[in-house]
Amino acid sequence: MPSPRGSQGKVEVDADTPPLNAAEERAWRSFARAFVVVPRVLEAEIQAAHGVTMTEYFVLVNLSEAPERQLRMSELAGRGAMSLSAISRVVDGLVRRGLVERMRCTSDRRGLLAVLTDEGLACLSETYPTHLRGVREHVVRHLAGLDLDALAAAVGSFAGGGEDGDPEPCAE
Amino acid sequence: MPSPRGSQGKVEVDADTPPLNAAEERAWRSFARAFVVVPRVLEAEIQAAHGVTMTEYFVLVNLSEAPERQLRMSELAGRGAMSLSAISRVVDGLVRRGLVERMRCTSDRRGLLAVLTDEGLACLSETYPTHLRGVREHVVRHLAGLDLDALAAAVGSFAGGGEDGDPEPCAE
DNA sequence: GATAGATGCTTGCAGATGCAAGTGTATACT
DNA sequence: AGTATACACTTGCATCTGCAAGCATCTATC
Repeated sequence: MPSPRGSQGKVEVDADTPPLNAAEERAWRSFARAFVVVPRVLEAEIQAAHGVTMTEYFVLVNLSEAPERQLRMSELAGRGAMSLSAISRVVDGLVRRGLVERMRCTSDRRGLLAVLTDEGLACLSETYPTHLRGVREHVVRHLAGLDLDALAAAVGSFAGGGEDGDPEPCAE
Repeated sequence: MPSPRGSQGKVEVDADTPPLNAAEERAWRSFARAFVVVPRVLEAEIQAAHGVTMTEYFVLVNLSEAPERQLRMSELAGRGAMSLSAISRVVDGLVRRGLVERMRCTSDRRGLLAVLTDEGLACLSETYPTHLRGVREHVVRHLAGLDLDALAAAVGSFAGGGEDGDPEPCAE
């Protein structure tokens, strides 16, 4: 969000944290707006087209890419930077619709595996084009001409990101 | 979010919407994660330090920059890309705490103005350094070496953005 | 000037999410 | 072994948000 200019007031600033300069301010404001708008737009599109929320789509995609099409709940939560409780309920919904099944993890019986069913994969196949189109249209298209690798490295390191990579999917 | 690879299945793709190439994929994934993580981190920081949510902060900042430190509810909603109902309730909370006052708009008596009080400005002044530090630390710092203007233009045009800008910079 | 429709905002309601507490299982320590 | 602690996940609760309905006010048309 923008920094206050305080039309009537004055604003204290840490000596070691100078305000954003004009270019930084513009960049930050554009990001701030994107943070709000992009997720909402993409969500609305796949929701309208396939009745799937962004979070559900995220779960389906990650399962489809995992070995055996299965992942631990905590692994899903970590990848999505979501809480376990949110993932738990999202998987509930997907299980109710037959897109995912829950299986106890044999190596650690505290754990549960979410397993993508054939129906889940079919659903994903229908939803993917919509999402891809949205991502291209609303995001990737606008990055033309920029150094994508430098950008990915920069944005990927926002907020301490970068430790996630592709850890062990808990091969049962 | 990532695109599915479908470890066992096949995925239909629109002829006119090619999948993301490797660099695009990396860039998109980094953005997707940032969309989730950055707002949450910044929110947690100012929430912990000042008991103010991101949305509340956004309202305070925008009011502080507006002429007369006042704005219409719909104007606030538009700038934040939020619904009127959300803004309405956020302003409720700020009014309860004495940071903002509601005033009927004299020119259109359907409308309400949210007016920043001196307490509100004081609160903003306390909160601003925390937010600034967060923005620098979690976002702006990582953009060093990139072309900020090109980046701002690109990100600012995500999801059809770009019509907002700063209609009136309101530098009174 | 009266009536119909548009507009600005608030409120009821449902869905999503995080936190904290609860349950069951694994691991460490004695 | 036996107990204590840590961990994986689920569930209750509070909060935030958007949508749709409702109310008040403005505007256009007759």
